[in-house]
Amino acid sequence: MVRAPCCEKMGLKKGPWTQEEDQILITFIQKYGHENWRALPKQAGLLRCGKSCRLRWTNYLRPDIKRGNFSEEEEQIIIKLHQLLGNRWSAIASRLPGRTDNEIKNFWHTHLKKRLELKQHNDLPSTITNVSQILDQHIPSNYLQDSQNIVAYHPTYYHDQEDIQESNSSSHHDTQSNKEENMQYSTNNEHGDMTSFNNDMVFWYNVFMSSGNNVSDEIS
DNA sequence: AAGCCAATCAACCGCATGCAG
DNA sequence: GCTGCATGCGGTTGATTGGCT
Repeated sequence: MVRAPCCEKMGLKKGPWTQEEDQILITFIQKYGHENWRALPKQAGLLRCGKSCRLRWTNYLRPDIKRGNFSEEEEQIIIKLHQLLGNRWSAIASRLPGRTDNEIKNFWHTHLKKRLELKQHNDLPSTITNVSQILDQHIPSNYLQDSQNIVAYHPTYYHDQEDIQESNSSSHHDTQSNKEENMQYSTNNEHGDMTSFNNDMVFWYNVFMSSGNNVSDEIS
């Protein structure tokens, strides 16, 4: 397959966005939405490629972006989810409302990774370092056969019995990507309400904290 | 005040995946 | 089933900033 050239070398701007470009992008998306990123810059009159516009919007301009420092709770969630999911930043970001995958990735590499490495260096064997240990303690073992079932245990995953039945008969659980989809569905509340977000936060927070092993102690 | 260096983070690149034709 | 386009994702880069000498 021949890849479409990114940011066709002809005359498209690269590098930092100006305030004016930001304003054009915001105004356009507010007015027309972003159904087609590739066509958007042309329609909006921006000399950028669609990819660049999408990135700028999702990582910086979106109105629901939460700027500023990560709270201790957020740090702990990131650490534990990283243990569970690895470098799947978008999956981690979907559990942290207002945070982007890019932001979390940067935060991981600049703060948490170092701290954890340092901690590992001086590791105490008595501490729980594997999230599966924590989950084992607090979630029935039959839920832990794979990550999909962890989601099934999640309080906001199924809204009612109908959902459960539908899910049981669904072939959607066959592939890893579908599992990921389901995990995202469980907590990605972009179109949901803050109560669900809070439930998500409370769920993970409780799992982690009820382990009796304060991560902040581990990594500080 | 100037230069150097490390940390930070916005942005880019290229691969993977989904989907329509 | 195959092809090609659009988008998502994770790794990486490079400009900027702040601290130190």
